[in-house]
Amino acid sequence: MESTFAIIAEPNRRAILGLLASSERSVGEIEQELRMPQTSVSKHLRVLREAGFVEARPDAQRRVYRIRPEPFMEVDEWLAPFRRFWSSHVDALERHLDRMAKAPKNRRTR
Amino acid sequence: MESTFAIIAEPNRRAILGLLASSERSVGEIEQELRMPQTSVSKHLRVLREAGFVEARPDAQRRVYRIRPEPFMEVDEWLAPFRRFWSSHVDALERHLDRMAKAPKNRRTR
DNA sequence: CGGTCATATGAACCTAGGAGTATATACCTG
DNA sequence: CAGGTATATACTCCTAGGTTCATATGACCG
Repeated sequence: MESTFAIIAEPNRRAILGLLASSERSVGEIEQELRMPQTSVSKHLRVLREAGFVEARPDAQRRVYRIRPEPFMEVDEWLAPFRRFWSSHVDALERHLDRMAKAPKNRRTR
Repeated sequence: MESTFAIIAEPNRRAILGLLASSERSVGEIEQELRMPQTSVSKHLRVLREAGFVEARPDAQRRVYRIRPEPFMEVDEWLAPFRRFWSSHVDALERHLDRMAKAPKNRRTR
């Protein structure tokens, strides 16, 4: 069940990745910035590490984590077949028309 | 837990989306092509529909499902900050500088 | 109408995995 | 060496959500 997608389904893990996107950080820094228990941070980092999202570099007693690109690329590739549904500017128009069409009618179940 | 990412964490749902990427399909068609129980297909479609990944068009007693772009765009946007880690080699420099900035003092490697 | 397709919904069950607590490991400093 | 700091791991508990089985809803056709 260790799919790339399952990994990023977890909000705290996405938060961690979000931090690391701007710059590498130690466990303690992540802990403080996200105000989440250290043990939780460590566990999420482990999952992220084993899935290849991040890698750790030891700095004395610290571990400094940083992003690795591969799993993100995988998500990007998964997205490819769906890009045709919005990537061209034809779709901007389409979306516009869609929105117009929605006012009179109603859509969706909930 | 209704995040876009939680939705696509489920392998069967990704399979359904994969089918719909090429063309719209009825529930029965999905059921056959994926060889998965109808009730399961219906439930996954419900989740996908409520999250905006697909929409249904009634065709007599059938429901024909097709892709909607918005949630995919959301994933694409989430990916944006991470693109610099692989999209060009300019970013290799950027990453390097980033690392330097984080370590003004003595650094040790082992 | 009655039957039968096509799809949706409900309920019970089961498992994965996140959270919390406690503790282990490793490294630094005095 | 002792004591503190930084991070990892083990264990238990708990809940979200996927699967299955049974049935409901609704549209078509004879």
